[in-house]
Amino acid sequence: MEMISITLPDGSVKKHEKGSTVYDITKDISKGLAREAVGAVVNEDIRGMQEEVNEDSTFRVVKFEDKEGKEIFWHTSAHIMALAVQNLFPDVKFAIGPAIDNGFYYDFDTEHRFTPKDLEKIEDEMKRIAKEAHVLERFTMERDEALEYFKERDEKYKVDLIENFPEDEEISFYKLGEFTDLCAGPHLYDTKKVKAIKLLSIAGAYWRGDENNEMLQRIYGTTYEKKKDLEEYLHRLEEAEKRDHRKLGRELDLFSMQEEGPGFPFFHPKGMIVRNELEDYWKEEHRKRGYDEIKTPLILNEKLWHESGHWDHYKENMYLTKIDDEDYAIKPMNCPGSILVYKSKLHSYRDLPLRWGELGLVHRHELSGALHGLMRVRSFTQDDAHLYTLPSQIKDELVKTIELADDMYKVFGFKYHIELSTRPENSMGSEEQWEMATNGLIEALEEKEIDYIVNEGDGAFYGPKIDFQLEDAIGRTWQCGTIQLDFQMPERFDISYVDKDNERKRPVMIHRTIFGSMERFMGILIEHYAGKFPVWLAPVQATILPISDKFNDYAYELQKKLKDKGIRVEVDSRSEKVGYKIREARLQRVPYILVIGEKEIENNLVSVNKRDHGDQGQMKTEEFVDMVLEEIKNKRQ
RNA sequence: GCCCACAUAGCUCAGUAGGUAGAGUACUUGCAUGGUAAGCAAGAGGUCACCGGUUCAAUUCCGGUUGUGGGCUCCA
Repeated sequence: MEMISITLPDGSVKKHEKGSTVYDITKDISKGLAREAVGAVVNEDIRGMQEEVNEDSTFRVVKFEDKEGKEIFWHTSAHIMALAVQNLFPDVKFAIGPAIDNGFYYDFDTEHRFTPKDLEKIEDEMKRIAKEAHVLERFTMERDEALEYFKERDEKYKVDLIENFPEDEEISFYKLGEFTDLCAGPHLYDTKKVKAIKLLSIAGAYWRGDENNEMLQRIYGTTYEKKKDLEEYLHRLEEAEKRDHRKLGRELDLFSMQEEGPGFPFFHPKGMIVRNELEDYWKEEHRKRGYDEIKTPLILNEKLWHESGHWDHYKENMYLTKIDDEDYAIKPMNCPGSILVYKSKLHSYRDLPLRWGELGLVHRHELSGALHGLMRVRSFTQDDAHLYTLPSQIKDELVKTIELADDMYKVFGFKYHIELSTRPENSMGSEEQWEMATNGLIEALEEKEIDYIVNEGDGAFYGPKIDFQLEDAIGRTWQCGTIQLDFQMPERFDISYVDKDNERKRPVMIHRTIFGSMERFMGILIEHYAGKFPVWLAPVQATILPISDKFNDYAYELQKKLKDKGIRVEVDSRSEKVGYKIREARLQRVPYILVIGEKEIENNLVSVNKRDHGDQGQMKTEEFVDMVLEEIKNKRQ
């Protein structure tokens, strides 16, 4: 192992493995010194003044602002937390403690149950440690030696980790005060840069993420170089909470969850307006692109689910029932229903591709702990469609579907990323079929020149898939659209078309959704807009506020007039001052507020107050109508 | 399902060292009739999630159930 020495301003020499990253080497040319500070890959000795140091020759400076810099910073923070926990709770055993998107966590195993009070104590201890500016020391051991080291200390998780490392690898350690951890690094040079510390929550987590393993206690936290940055981050979290779809769903009276139906959402009148607008848009867009629509039953005979493979692969998630002593199941997916429609008659190759959409209500028994507002429910409507294609049409249809998804997301201004999921362990079909299907998806993605992440083993049991991941208010991503290529169902159900040569052949099936589910999509949409729906989706598009009771009659006349034009209008005729009513309408995120009094009535005017823009002055009623209708037509905002 | 926490008025929350509860807001009524983010007053509203236990007495303490929140696992 080649070591590099860095001579620090005080003359002390620090050794690093060649190519390893140390956090922050900055050159202070004014003092003629190179000193070790924030994050660098070291490739040659640095001593005193090293002005010629640059990207290729010696080191790369990594700053907190860089992704890599944050990782290093938070990784060291995790070690600081571990040391603090060790100081306060000496019996603790350590699992793993990585950096994550907005901070870090460490998994601990201890009899003691951490409480929020403990978090404060740990936080204080961390601050103390950080201030002491401990230097992190890296060293290595042979595998056997390392195993012995952790066995002696009864650190079974570390032992487990090392045992799963490749045989001949040398094991690296980082020592921070009294805490020595198995760790690949890199780390900060010392702890003094960690100035702002906040521990956020305690959670359970399985060792190695496997539910058959023991449950550890995980502490999440985040740290920054400056107090101000931490405060900003916490402020952002608070702001995000304000747009939580569960909170807005209640405040805007869109939907509710009831104890009587955990995971089964109730849609209120206003929520139904949004939902129906979305569905209308969906239907229109699909009609344009050559889709037809079908509707299949919610409850179907159990035999069907045996045939489809759901019984073997999905039974735990299915709700079962009995009719006339026969076993039935409530559908968890729409595909078997669609296939029965396909099978109801003979198809010619000339008919393909068939594109059948179905807004299909499915029920799935999700684990109680997994439920989350509208994002994860037990009954939801998929904006499903099944395409029956000739093998030669697959790629073209996949490309068209990707385009459809992209076009529709654009209307809402969504950013998304795509993930490709490959064959899972418990799945049907031959290796060859899976390879063909997976390659089909990859080809389509490559044709569109789209970047994607690969999730090995995450596909559906009948085929690989690409997923469209959309973000919620706090950056959690949710799978919405999905495109799944399926060679299995057609075979299982023995569906066919009659080809040119009069032979019966097997079509290929594409399962796909764009919104994913109406429920989840609405949840994301509420957070995306923070409740401020664009006019075409807004449950109430305008509220009429008469200045005094005297003008109520006129207000209702005006409401009727606007309603007849197709605008969703409410009248706030309560005996309150304008200011009060404006406030209410603002809180409801109504796009347009129309104030009317004597002046407006006399001249057929409305005083328009626009959401986020305030008082717009007066305009002719007809002018207002045209403006709103135009905005509805254009959808995009 | 697992770990931890929580559950009081429609909503947001206070409270009771064990003696059946309170604010703000929303709601109803009355006064006020108003010009761009909260007028004034009164009234109504609660088996303190549910089931057990301890106790003379439980919303409060203990156990369980259900639900919710944050994670883990799983997923549209």
